[in-house]
Formats: sequence, structure tokens, C-alpha cells
Amino acid sequence: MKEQLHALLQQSLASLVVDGVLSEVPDNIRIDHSKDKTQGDFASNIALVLSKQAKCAPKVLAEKIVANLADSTEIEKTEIAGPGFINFFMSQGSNSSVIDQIIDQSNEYGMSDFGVNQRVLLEFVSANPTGPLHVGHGRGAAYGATVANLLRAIGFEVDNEYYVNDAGRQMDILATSVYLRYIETDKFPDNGYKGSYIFDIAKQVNGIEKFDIFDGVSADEKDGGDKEKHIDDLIANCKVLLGDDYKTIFDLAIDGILSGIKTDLAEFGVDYKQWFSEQSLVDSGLSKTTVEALQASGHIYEQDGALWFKTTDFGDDLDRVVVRDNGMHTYFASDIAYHLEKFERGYDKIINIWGADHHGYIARVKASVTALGNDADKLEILLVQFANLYRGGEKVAMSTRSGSFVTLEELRNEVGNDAARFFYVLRKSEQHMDFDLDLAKSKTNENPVFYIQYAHARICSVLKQNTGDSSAVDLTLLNNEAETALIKQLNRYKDVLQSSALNYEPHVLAYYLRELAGDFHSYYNSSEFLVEDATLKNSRLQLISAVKQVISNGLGLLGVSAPDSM
RNA sequence: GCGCUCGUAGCUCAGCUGGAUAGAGUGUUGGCCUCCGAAGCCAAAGGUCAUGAGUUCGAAUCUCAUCGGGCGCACCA
Repeated sequence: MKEQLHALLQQSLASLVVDGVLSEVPDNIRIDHSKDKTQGDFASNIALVLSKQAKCAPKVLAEKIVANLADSTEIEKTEIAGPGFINFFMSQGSNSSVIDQIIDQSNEYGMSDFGVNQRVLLEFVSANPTGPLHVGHGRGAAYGATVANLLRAIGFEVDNEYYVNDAGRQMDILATSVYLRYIETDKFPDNGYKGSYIFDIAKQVNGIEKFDIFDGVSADEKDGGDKEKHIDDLIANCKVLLGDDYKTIFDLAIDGILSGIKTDLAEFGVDYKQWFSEQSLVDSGLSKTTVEALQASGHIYEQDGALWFKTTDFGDDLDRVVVRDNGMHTYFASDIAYHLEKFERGYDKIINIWGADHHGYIARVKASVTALGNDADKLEILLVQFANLYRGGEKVAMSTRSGSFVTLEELRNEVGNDAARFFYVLRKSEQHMDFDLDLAKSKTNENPVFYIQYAHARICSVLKQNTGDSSAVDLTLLNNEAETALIKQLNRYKDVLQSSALNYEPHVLAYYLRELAGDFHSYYNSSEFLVEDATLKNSRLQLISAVKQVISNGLGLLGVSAPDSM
């Protein structure tokens, strides 16, 4: 319907170009769903946009545009309003035809082929496997999974990926922490992982000799020493004394934590196509050859014994080290290789979802992409802000270091997956959010998840009570205020879905569903559905069936269930 | 200090690729169940869109400055 209006406007503008009123037809003609019913169903600001080009007042131009519009049975009337908006009032039949479309296409309704034949790589969460996911990761998980769903709904082929940082020092600290819990010493490094999950992993270790790995190590911070050096010494001792057994502990630690993360995400409705190992980049030699490639193209220089990548040539603030003076590759070096590898897989679009605290890394990663001859515009980095938890009106204190954080699993158990998924995407991703645990748990009208689910359940309940023949339907009977509003809302769904997806903004869909549910609840209170007149009854049931379908489809994309009863 | 980001109703937030009287929820106040699920509906009150300039026919939206909050500025990952 909107497409037809678009074509009609384009035609009209083209004829005005022939008449010499306009010099050219713009390629971005905007048509919006009117926010107020007195302004019709659709509105265009095109006359305001082009008034300068036409050298006449917007209202005058609007009249010319309307006069040149071809006749259409879909349009009941047009009006010029305000400073020069053109308002389109569509015929009732044109508006209500959406109901049939929704019923026909059922679960598929709303989908489109906008992104057909385009492949997207979406990397998200990618938390270090040094402990269970916490509520901060949960937001990235919910956001990423929903963005993937939205993009798929409009035709993109999306591959979800989790980058596993299984190489490097943090993993050694993890393994050493596990070993220390295994030998049950009362000494523990300041920098070790202190969480209770370390004990659980340590319990699975058996048959490995218990050495005193504190022999000869430098002092820890609490004893006036350097905590970094202290733990590095412990790791070194651990490796030497344990020999092959070190790898056994190491693998046990990472496998244990990673499988926990996988289970957690799967239960949260978040699925991955691939878990990409950082270590695999080292093993395959790609990390090394990537640095060599940068060297060959003259982007690397040596200083103080380290190799620096001249990212400032590509807009970064400072140059960055890729190989340390001890010969170790930095995390950044792996990241360069990883992104190169991503580009080589031939995706049309590569999206990374990062915690907002990593925003400082965007410039250097994009620099590396450009330096290696790829198009950095293909790489989009979306940022997700932290979530603050509130319970009983008080902010829940969290600190990763001390191990006192609320895990994603605890959150899911406390508020349920539906509420967690919905609350996480209810706010714009780059916006700080306050997550009110009490509200998410409440089964009252304060809770938007239940408000929407309730609308769905209510419709199911009504439909269940219907008896009799349902063949006689006349959608033109749906013309009271509540019905008109509801039909108008249904007509918006496809556009909402598309813009929500293209802008990576799930909250737009979440807000829409709340509005749709609200319009339904109003309708429910103002009109009776199961009336004597069979044709009217069937028509109303068709309408609310369509509402039920759209709620179900929309919630599905958000990863939230649409129960028949609650 | 430099960079990024945010500042909209008591509270939590939409609206930001410039457009018509700035919107929801919650909270407050007052109404609606002999009727399909009251986990609902209706209504009222509530605003210097942080502040000040600028661009424009038109600014919550774009530009600059100031104030205030968050984050980032490692040969860590």
C-alpha cells in the first residue's frame, strides 16, 4: 500500500518535472504513517522538502503534486495540511486488507526479502572463558540474538559467532587458580580467579600430584610485592612442576567454563553457528603471517624491542604494539588476524557487538582492516552499554575481580527468560539501562512483558469460546474507532520490523508490540466480540486473530514466548 | 588533560537521517466488573527537551561552547 503511494507520488513529481515546475525527482521520497488519525493514514513532507527547488511556497507545490496524482481506488481522499504536508486517507478496504494478508501468511507475516543474497557475520558476547557469564554479558547476548532474528526476518543470511579468547595469559591465570584450589592451599594470589566456580572445576581434578608452587616466587601485592610478577612466577612454576599435567588442568578449566557458557546461552535462546578459537589463529600461523603482511606493506616499525603497527596513519590516536619485546603477540595481533580471516570468508557485512567500554578499540581494528586492503565500511561495530541491576530500589553492587557478580543464569532463574530477553532489548543498546529485578519479576500491569503476553492470551481465550460457522466475514464492518486504530497499527508492522532490523534497534519492535497490545486492550474493553450477528462476530474475530498473529511473530523475534494462557 | 557517549514529566525511558499541539509506562488523583480473562480499560494532573549561542521557512533532533554523569586513553586480555 505504501509502495503504491510511493509510485503515485513519483509519477506526479515526474510530470511536474516535464512541466518545468521541478528540476528533478528526488530518490528519497518519504511517506510516514500518520501519528494522528485526523491526519489520515499516511503523510508525506515532500512538498516541504522540494519547495526550495520549485521556488514556490510548500502549500502551492503540494496542491500541484496532488493535482497530478493519478486516480486510485485505494485512496479515499487527500488533504494538504499544516505547512504543506500531504495527508492520504486510504479507503477502508485498502486498510483492512492487511488482516487477510496476516491470516494467510501467518508465521511468515512481516518477513521480506530486503536483504536477500546478502550474508552477514554477527559476532557477539565473546566473553573471556574465565568464568560464567554475568548480567552485563546477558544484555549483549539478548541484543545480538535479537538483531540476528530481525535481520533474518528481512531476508539476510546471518551467521552468529562467538570468539573464544582461549589463548594468552588470562587462561594461564585461570588454570593456575584451579590448581591452587585443587591443592587446597590457604595462600591465594591477589590476581587469581577467586569465584566459587573455580572450586567446582578443581573438584573434577584427580590423580595429579600436589606441588608447592609458591616455592621461590616473588612477593604478592599484599606482601608488598608486584601482583603481576607474583602470578607470572606461579604460572611458570606450575608449568615446570606439572609438565604434561598442566595441559590437563588447563583444558579441564577452559572446557568446564566454556561448556557452562554454551549451556547458559542455549537456554537463553541464543544460538551460535560457530565458536571461533583464538588459539586456532596461533596454531594455523595466521597471527604470524598477518603481522608479516603488515610488515611487508610497511605499516610496522620497531621501537624499544617491540613491533608497532602505525595505526595513526589510519586515524587512530596512538600507534599500537602487535609484538611485545618478549616476542609474544598481543591480543590486538590476534584480533587483526581474526578480522582478516572474517573478511576472507566473503561476507557482505561483518558486525561486531562489543561492550561500550571497548569503544577505544574501534579505530585500531578498522585501521588494521584498511591496512590489509579491505573495506572498513563493511565492518560495523555496535556498542552495548552496561546494565545496572536494582533490587528493592537499591543498586546491586557488582565487581568482577572479587567474584561478587550476578550471573546470567541467576538472573534467568530469578526473572525468567522471557522477562530477561524483553527487558534487555527494551532500551536502546548504547543507552545505559537500569534493570529493575522486582519489576521484571512482577506479574502485574507494571510489567510490559506480561502486558503483551496477556493480550495474546486474552485473544486465545476469546477464540476458544467461539462456536458456530465462521465463514461469513465482511471486513468493511470493522469501522468503529477502536477497530480503525487497531487496523492502522497492524498496517505499520512491516515497516516497524524493517526499520528495527536495518537500524539494529530491537527496542523499536518492543515498543510497537506494547502499543499494539494497548490498542487491543482498549478494543477489548470497548467492543464485544462474541455478538449475535455472525458476520460481525466473524469479522471481529478475524481482526483479533490477526493481532494475535502479529504479537506472536513479533515476540518470537524478540525471543519471548506468546502463551495461550497464563 | 585528550577522545567517545549520554543529559526529555517525580521515576524509568521513547522520539533524534530537521517538520504539524513533545509521547509512553510507572507513580499521584478520580472513575469502570449482572458482560468474551480487572495481569485490563477510561479520565485528570504533571515539561525552561541540562544551559547559552548559531544554521534554517521550521531545531528535542544539525553545529559550536559551557555545565553535569558514564566510559576509554598498557609492550592486559
